[in-house]
Amino acid sequence: MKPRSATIHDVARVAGVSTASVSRVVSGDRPVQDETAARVRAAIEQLGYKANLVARSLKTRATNTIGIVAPILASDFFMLLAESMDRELTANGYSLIVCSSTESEVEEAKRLTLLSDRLVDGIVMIPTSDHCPHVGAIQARGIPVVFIDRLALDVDADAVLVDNEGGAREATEALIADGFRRIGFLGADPDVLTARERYAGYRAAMEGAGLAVEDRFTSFGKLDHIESGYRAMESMLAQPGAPEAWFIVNADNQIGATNYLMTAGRAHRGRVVFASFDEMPYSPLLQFCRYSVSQPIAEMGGLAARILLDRINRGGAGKAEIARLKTTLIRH
Amino acid sequence: MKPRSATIHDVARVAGVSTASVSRVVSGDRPVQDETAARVRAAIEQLGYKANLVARSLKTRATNTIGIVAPILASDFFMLLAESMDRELTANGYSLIVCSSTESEVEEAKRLTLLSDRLVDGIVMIPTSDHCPHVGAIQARGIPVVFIDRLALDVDADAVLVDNEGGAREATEALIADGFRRIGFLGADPDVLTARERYAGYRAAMEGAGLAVEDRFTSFGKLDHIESGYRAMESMLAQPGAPEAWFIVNADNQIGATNYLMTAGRAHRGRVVFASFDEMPYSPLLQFCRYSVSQPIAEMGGLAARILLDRINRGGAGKAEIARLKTTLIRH
DNA sequence: CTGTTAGCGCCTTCAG
DNA sequence: CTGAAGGCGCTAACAG
Repeated sequence: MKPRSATIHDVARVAGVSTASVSRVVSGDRPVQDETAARVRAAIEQLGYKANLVARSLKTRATNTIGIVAPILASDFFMLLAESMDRELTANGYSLIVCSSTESEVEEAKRLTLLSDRLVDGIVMIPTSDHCPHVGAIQARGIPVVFIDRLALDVDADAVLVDNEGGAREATEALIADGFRRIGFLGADPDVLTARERYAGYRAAMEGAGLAVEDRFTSFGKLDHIESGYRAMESMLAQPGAPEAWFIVNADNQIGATNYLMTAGRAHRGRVVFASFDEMPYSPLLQFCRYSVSQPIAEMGGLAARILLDRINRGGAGKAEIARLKTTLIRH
Repeated sequence: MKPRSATIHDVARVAGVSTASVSRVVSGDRPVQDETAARVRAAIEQLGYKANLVARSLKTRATNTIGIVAPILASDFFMLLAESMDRELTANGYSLIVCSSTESEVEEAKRLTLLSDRLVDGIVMIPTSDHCPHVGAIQARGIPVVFIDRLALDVDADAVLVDNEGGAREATEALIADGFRRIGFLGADPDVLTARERYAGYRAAMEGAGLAVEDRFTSFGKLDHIESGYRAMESMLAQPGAPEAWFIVNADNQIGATNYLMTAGRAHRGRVVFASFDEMPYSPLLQFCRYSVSQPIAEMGGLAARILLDRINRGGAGKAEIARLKTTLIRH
């Protein structure tokens, strides 16, 4: 059942050379005479030899493995990210280990140490909150970390973010240009910098147009929960004099809010308009959403992967770099 | 930059014991005297010792790692699967390596050999097509493989599927009960067993009610492409006498079809009704879709993980088992 | 260009 | 219950 496969020794014996020569042929590092190389290759073929990557890793101290940890795997944002990272990493001989922090700082810490125990060569993470005290220990172990989508304030590391403030401002301004004077904000999660930046962009647009931000119509809640968007929309629309136009912080909250309007809140339909962060394949199909702010998710993943590989190759040197990518406003 | 961390030798020296004792304390396998154990633990604490998992794997021939390969990572189905597998695997000390086969049999073969070269302890896969000749080689290397969602015909392996035929039949019957006499089928991908089974269920419902299956209104296309659903809907509705009711093979095709009706095909709105496989968070928000067939995706992932771990623990013995989970019909 | 020789860090008999 | 010793499969000096 467990066929112990051929080793480099077997190949060396069959080819009548030393293990070092076999290793050289396999890795292609150093020059080997054509004829011996041919003998080695023949032996490899004959025995069906495959290098044992675990043994190699033990020796080289590199696993060619990258870890990624995110609050939730089952989100549109994460899966597009995973896809683009997979593409970039596979092309460079790396594999991707995924972990969910299940939105818990404790679990997040566990996953990070698990990954570093596995000796991954680098880590990409979407932090659960603004504070990641445990990341320092990972970096101290010599494993580079790149943040994506969100930033931890207490850590010095590379990051790939988007211009959250600019994107939110642009979308809010579009609503204003359409004639809306009163606009609410849905999903101002105070624990996540990304949400705070989007809120700041919304405020900037409102104030720039001389419009009032009504605290009654700013809802707080969890960023990654559909349920949260549903509840927020429900309670805000229950208030007298609720606005018609809303800026929504992300796709999950938009799904929740839309869901409310399609079911229990259907009485409010017909006079509600959204602008929302995140453009997804199904975005054009949702009602109410006039504008969405599209993030270049694939670029973000590719860039994060490249930054990480770069840092790995440079041995971790160089100071942290924060990339801000532009968003695109889409009108439906 | 690369702080070579403490090894089992360092711990042994500090604690004044042998490396064997340290190993025993760490693994908890064999009994160790309380006092020496305490000294070892103190030394571990002091040095911040972490076992090198790569070295352990080399010795034990187990990496505590599971690979998963799917045609596309960026799909709701895959991500829900990954999430549930991650949950089950993490609880058992395993990590998940993800790979995309990018819907290509050639790439699929590459990913499989990559995973087996990495000495993963098991593999879960959604095959790209019905034929996976390369899987046999993986199994021959002693690595168990579990199929999920789709089956490869030429391989003997465990599989976790749903009752595709029953689910499709039930949904089609619901449309019939609503009074529709003519129902089209969207997305009969001939290369994938899962799609063929859904088509068979649709046919069974139609024939059971004495209704005609009109080949003109059965569309073929790729299962995982939104674009495919769009094109199919477009060309079918362009034909004279197109039916009002449609069964759609999965979520991606439904998004595509809906998209067509929201844009270029808006003239056809108002007299089109769908029943579709797959229930997603945004499903209740899509128009036209009256019924959806919900798959127990989380259960599928958890079950696949458990079957795999089971087989790993049993050393691969036992004959292949195919699980068929029930679907649930949802009315919107 | 090629072979010999040490380990990488850990587990695991086998003696004591 | 504990220590000594060998080896998992590979790479990287170092000699030749």
